[in-house]
Amino acid sequence: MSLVNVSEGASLALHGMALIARQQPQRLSVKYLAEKLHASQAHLAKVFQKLSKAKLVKSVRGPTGGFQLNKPADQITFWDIFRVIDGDKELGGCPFGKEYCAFHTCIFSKELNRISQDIYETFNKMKLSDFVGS
Amino acid sequence: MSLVNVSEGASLALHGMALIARQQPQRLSVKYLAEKLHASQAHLAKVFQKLSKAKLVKSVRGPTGGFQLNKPADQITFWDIFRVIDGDKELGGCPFGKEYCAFHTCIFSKELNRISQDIYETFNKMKLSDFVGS
DNA sequence: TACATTCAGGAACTTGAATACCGAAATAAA
DNA sequence: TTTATTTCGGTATTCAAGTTCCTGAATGTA
Repeated sequence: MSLVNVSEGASLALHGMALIARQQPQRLSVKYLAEKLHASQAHLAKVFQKLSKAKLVKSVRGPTGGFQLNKPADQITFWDIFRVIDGDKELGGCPFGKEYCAFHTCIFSKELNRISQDIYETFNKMKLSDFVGS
Repeated sequence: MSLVNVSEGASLALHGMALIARQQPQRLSVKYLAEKLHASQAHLAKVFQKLSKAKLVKSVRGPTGGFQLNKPADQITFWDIFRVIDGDKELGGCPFGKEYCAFHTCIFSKELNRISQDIYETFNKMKLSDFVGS
């Protein structure tokens, strides 16, 4: 796994959303997306339920149904998607979420928080519209 | 949790090693370290077993026993310790460890791998001797 | 209307990493 | 030699993410 904390679910969300963005304005079904991504249909369905509740996508039931973007692709960032699935991450404070520390001045937070900030800014800069041609 | 992937075990290893470095040349017991770090004695013991096998520390049994550094503190980096505990991380390639991808040119690896490289370099730059005064 | 397709969502199961437990072995000190 | 202390290492447990299963609800098509 990577040094950056991105869950399987978040990966599915990001890739799935990018596929939908690429096919706009057509909507895509979970079944199609799962095949395309070589992923579990059940898991992908759960992920898109969350994205739907977060209003990032709109769901349409029945034949010819599926999911479509709820906003223009250039108004949805990597971070918007990521936070819906792996949403409990903290940027500042103790990198390990501890109350007590044996050190007076934290030996890790300075560098780790710099990197966390970098990750946030990078994710926040990447828009779905950037992936349309990929 | 932080955006950077550091397990509880790796955190214990890093903090424990820093404490030992600070007390050199005295060796410290798991019991003492666990109290100092408000951590599980059992887990800390496991972590130090691994560090011991990796020759980063030397173990001494019996009363007055404990763990001590096996090399000078300025020759042990954050990365040396980290990789022993969370050692299966990959820097290049697919950030999600996938074989197949629905995109011709990976939409994520460029930025994520840049950040992973940054994390590696940062960890590799931090030496135990840097924490002695903390 | 009847039917096939698709999303919604609860619940149970699986799996692997992380964490905890416990008896054994080593050793310093009394 | 006995006792207390400490690491060693196998095993067991816990926990959360991922997965599967199932029933229900919406909706286009014949």
